[in-house]
Amino acid sequence: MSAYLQVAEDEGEEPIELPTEDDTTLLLSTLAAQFPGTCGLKYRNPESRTMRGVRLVDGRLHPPESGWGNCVYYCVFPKAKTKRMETKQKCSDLIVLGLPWKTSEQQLREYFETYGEVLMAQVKKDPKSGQSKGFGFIRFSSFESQMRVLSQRHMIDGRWCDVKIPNSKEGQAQQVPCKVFVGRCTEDMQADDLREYFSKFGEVTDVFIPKPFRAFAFVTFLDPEVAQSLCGEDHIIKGVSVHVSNAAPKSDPNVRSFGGMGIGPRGPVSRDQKNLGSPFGGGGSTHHYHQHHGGPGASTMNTGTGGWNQAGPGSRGNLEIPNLQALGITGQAGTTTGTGAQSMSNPLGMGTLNLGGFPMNPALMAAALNQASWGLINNLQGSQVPTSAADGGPQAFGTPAPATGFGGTTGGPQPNTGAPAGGGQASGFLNWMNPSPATSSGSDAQGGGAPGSNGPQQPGSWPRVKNDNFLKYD
DNA sequence: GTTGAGCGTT
Repeated sequence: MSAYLQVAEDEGEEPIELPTEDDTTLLLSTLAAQFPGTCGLKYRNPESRTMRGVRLVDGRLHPPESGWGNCVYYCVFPKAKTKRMETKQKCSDLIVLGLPWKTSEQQLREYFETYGEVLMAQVKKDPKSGQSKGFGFIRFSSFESQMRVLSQRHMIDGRWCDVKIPNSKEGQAQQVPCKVFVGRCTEDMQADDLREYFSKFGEVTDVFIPKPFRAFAFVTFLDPEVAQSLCGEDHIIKGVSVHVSNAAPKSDPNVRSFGGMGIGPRGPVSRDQKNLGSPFGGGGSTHHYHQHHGGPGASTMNTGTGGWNQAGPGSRGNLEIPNLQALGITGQAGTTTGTGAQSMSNPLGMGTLNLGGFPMNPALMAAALNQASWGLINNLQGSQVPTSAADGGPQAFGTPAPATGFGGTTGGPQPNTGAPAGGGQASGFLNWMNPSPATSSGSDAQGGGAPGSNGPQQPGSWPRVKNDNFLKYD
C-alpha cells in the first residue's frame, strides 16, 4: 500500500509522483532516481511560508509530523543551485568603524564572538604610538554570522560602531536584499508590532520606522529568501492592510550618472554618496535618509522649483520630493540614455502637481510611489529596467530625523540595540540600561520600543536588473 | 594628554 508523493525539482516545475515505502518514508534513492543529484527534500510551510526541510536519516526521508499531506515537495541540491540568487555565501573581512580608542583586539574579538566564531580580529593602530585608529577588522567563519553582524549596529565599549564590507572588497558579490519596504503603515504600528508580526515568517533583525510618521517602514530579515518571499504581498497588521515590497538601496555605487540630476562627468557625487562604498549601500547602520535641509515638518514640502531636473552635479540639495526617475519609474523600460526630465513620464501624474507646489504629503507620496513602482514592475517584467536609474537623486521624502542611535526621541538612556542577538551577553557593557538583556531567543533584545532603535543596516542589494524601482533608503 | 570620518605597514 505504498502512497505517492508529489515532488518537483523546484517551485514552478511540474511535480511527479514518487512511491513511498511501507513505513511512509521516501527513499533517497527513489528520489535520486528521478532527480539525479538531489540530496534532500523541502516544502513550503503554509503557515510560515518559509521552506522547511525534510528529515533525512540513513537514506530515508521522513514525513513531517502531520504526514506528507498533499503539498508538493521540492528537491534540494547540493550547493543550493536554485538558478537564481547566486549568493556566494562566503565570508569576507569586515571593517568595524567607530571603535573606542581604548578597545583592544581582544575586546573586539570577544564582542563579536557572541555572533559566531571569529577567525580574525584586529584593531588598527598607529605603529609608533600604538594608539588605536578607531577602527578594525573582523572575520567570521560563518556567513550567517556575518549577515547578522552586518544587519545591525553594535554597541562596543560604549560607542555605536558600524560594521561594513570594506571598500577594498567592493565588487565582490555578496548579498540579496534582506530588507523589505512596508507601505500603508499606520501611526499606531510600533516597531515591536511589526517585529512581532513579521517574525512568524523568519527572524527579523531590524525594524525601522521613520519619524516623523511617514506611513511606511522597513523590516529586515536575517534570511533574504524570507524577505523576498513576502514581497508583493499584502498583510494585515492591527487590522490594517499593509503592503510589502522590495526595499532597495538608495543608490548604486556601481552605476553612475543617470537621471535627471546632474550628469556630471563622474556623476553627482555628493557628501552622501561617498559613504556608499560597499555594495551594501553604505554598510553601516544608520539610515541616512538623504536630508539636506529643513527639520522634520519644516519645509518638507517642495514648493516649486526644486524639480526633477534642477540639481546640478553635486547639488542634489533641494530635492525633497521623490525623483520618479531615480525610483526607476521612467515609464519606458530600457531607457538608459534618458538624461533629462523631459524624457520622463510620470505614471502617477503627481510630479507635476507637486512641482507646482501642490500640497502633497510626503509620507503618502512615498508609500504611493512604492506601490506604483510595483505596478510598473509587473508591467515591465521581461523588459529590462535600467539599473542606472538607481543613481542620481536624493530620495528624501520629508526630512526624517537621522538615526543617531542616541534616541533623539526621548531623553532616555541609549537603547542598547546593539545587543548581540543570539548570545545574550551583549557587550558586557551598558547592560544596566537594558533591563532585559537579550533574553529573547529569537532576535535581538530591543529595549522595548526604545527610541532610536533603528539604524541598522541592510545588506543591500546589488545592481540588479529587476527590482530596482523602489523607495531608496540607505 | 586631543579626535570620531574613514578603509587594512605585512
